[in-house]
Amino acid sequence: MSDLARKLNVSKTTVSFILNGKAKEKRISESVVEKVMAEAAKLGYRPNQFAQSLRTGRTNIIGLMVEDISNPFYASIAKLIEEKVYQNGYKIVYCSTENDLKRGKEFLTMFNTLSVDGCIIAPTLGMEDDIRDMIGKGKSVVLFDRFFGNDGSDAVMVDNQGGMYQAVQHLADRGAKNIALIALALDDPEKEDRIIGFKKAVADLGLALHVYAMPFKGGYESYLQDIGEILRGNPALDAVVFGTNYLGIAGLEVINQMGLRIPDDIAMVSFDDHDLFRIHRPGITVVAQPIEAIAQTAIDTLMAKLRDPAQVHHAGEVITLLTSLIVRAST
Amino acid sequence: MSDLARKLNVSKTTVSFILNGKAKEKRISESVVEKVMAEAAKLGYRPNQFAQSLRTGRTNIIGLMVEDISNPFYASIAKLIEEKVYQNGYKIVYCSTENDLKRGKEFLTMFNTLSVDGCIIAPTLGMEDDIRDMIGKGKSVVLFDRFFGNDGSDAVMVDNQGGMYQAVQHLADRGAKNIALIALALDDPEKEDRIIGFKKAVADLGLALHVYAMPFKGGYESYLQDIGEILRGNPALDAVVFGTNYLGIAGLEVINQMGLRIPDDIAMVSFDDHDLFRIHRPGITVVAQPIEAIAQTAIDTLMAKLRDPAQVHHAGEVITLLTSLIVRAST
DNA sequence: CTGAAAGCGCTTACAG
DNA sequence: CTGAAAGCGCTTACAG
Repeated sequence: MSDLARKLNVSKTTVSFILNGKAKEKRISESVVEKVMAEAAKLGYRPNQFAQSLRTGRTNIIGLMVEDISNPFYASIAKLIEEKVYQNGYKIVYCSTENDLKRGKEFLTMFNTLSVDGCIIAPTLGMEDDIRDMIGKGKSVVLFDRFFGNDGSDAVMVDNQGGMYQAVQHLADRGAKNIALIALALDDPEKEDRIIGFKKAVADLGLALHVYAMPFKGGYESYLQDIGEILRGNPALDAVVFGTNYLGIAGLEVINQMGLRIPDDIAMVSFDDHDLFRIHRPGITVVAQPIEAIAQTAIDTLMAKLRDPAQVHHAGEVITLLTSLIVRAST
Repeated sequence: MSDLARKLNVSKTTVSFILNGKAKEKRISESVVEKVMAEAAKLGYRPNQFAQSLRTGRTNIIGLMVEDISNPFYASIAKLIEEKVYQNGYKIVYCSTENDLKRGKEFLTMFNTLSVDGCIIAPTLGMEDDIRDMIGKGKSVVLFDRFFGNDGSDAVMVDNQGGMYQAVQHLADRGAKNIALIALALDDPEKEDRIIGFKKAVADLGLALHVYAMPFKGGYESYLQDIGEILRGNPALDAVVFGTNYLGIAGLEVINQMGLRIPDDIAMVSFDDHDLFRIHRPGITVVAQPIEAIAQTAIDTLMAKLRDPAQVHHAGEVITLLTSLIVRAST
C-alpha cells in the first residue's frame, strides 16, 4: 500500500479509504479514485489480511465444528456451508470433534486464538459453558444438530422427536408389533430427543418398549458387534429403527450377514438418508434431515449476526426444521 | 505481551524469547524464565497469531483443495489430514473445486491472500501454471489424485493404470468377454491413467474395446441417464467397470432399476471403496485406494518441506501407492 | 478533499 | 544476560 501511495503521490490514508470503498463517504475526488483503482489493479495489489486483522480485530474466518467430517451427513452440510461462506467473502476452518469434549474444547481454543469472527458448531456434550463464554466475548455462534436448552445461544435444529414418532407410527401402520430403537445416547437417554420421540410413539400406540441406547464409539466394528448381539438376543423383534446413519449402515450389514430378509423377517428404518439406503435392494426407509435447509439457515443466521453486532447478545433463537419420512421397500 | 513484560519488569524481548522457547539459546536466566512462564500461564496468555504472522510471514495454516468435500473419498482423506495437521500445530482451510478451473484459481488466490504456509491440492485441469507460480514463490505444495507430469511438483499418486489393469484381468478370469469402462475424462481420454490401464489390459487379453469417457457433470441425475443409455444401448456387455465411486453408485442404481442381475446378467467393478459397495447384496468388487497412506504420505511430504525450506524448490518427487482389488460377489 | 501519525501485537537485529 | 527500537502492513481519529 505504501508503494502504491508513493508512486501516485497520495497518502496511504487516501489509498486505504478508496480500496475499502469509502471514497464517497470520505469525499475523495473522482480523479484520485480512478488513478488509485487503476494502479491497484495494474499492480495486482492484495491487502495483507493479517495486517487488516491485526488492526481491525476482524478476520473473515468462520469456524466449523462437526462430529466427523467424513460422515456424509456432516460432509454434505460442510460442502453447502463452504459454498455459502465463500460467497460472503469468508473462509472456513473446520474440525471434527469425534464427540470428544477435550478435542472440542481444544478446537474452541483454536477458534479463539485464530480470532474467528463466528462459528457454526455441532457441539459435544459439556461445551455449554465454553460456548457461553464465546458468546459473552462477542463471538457470533450458531449451533446445529444439538443444543443446550434455552440458554441464549442460537441453534438450527431438526424435529428429532417428531421424525422418530413418524417412523414408529409408519412401522406400526405396516403391522410391526415389536419395534426396537438402536440409538446413540451420549447424554442421559431421557434427554435424547430421538429416544423421547420413540418412547412417546410406542406408548401412544400401546406397543412393547425396546430401547437400546449406545454410547458413542469410534469403531464401526464395535457397532457391528453390539447390534449383532441385540438382534440375535431378541428374535421377537419385527422392526428396528436406527438413530443415525452409521448405526443404520452397521445394522444393515448385520442384518444381511444374519441372512434376515427385509422387511419380511425384520423391517427397518434409519435416521439420515444415504446413498446406501437409496440404492440397496430393498431400499431402506429413512427419516431424512433437510440438509440444504440446515446449512442455509445456519449460514443466514450467522451472517445476520456478523452484519449486525447488536444481534450477538440477543436472546437465542432456536429454529426447528422438519424431517421427512422417505418410504422405501424396507418397510 | 506488553502487560506481561511490564508487570514482571522485563522487556518484551525477553518475554518473546522465553515464550518462543529460545530461552536457552539466548541464555536467559532460569529465574526470569520461570517467573515469565508462571505469569503467562496465570494470565492465560495466548499470542496473537495475526501479529505473529504479520511479523514472521508464517501463518501455520494449510490449504486443502479437493474436488468435492462431500465425496466420501475426499471426505475421508480430509478427515485424516485434518487430524495429522492439527497434531503438527497447523490449522486447515479447505475448499471444493467442483473440477472447475475458475473456482480452483480463485481458491488458489485465496490461499495466497491467506498466506498459507503450504497446501495439499487435488488439482483441476489447467492449474499447472498457477501451481508452479506458487512453488516458485516458495510455498510448499503437495499434489494428490492428479498431477501434471514431471514438472517439479511433489505428488502422491495411486497406480491408477495398474489398478484398472488388475480389475480387467480379474473380470476376464471370471469369463467376461465384453467389458465396458465408464470413466471420467476431464482431459484428453488418452491421458487418463484409468482409461490407459483399461485399454492396455483389454488389448493384452485380446478383448473387445468398450470405453465410454464422460465429462465431469455436477448432477448425479445426468450420470444416471448417460449410464442408462450406455447399458441399454449395449446389451452384449457382460461386465462394466466404473472409474469413480459416484459413477459406480449411479451405475449400480441404473443396473438395479433395469432389473439386471449382478453378476449373472452383468458383472461390475468400481474404483474407490464405499459403504454401499461393501454392504450391497451382492457386494460390489472394487479397486480400493489406500486412503490412509495417501493422507499420511501427503502430510509427511508437506511437513518435511515446511520444516526444511531448502526442500521447497527441490525437484518434485512423485510417490505412487498401490491400489488393492477387493473381490466381492459382483464378479 | 487529503495527509501525518499512532497503534494493532508481535519478532529480531543490534547494542551493551 | 537483557533491553530499546524498528518494522511487518494495515486502519482511522484527528487536523487542516
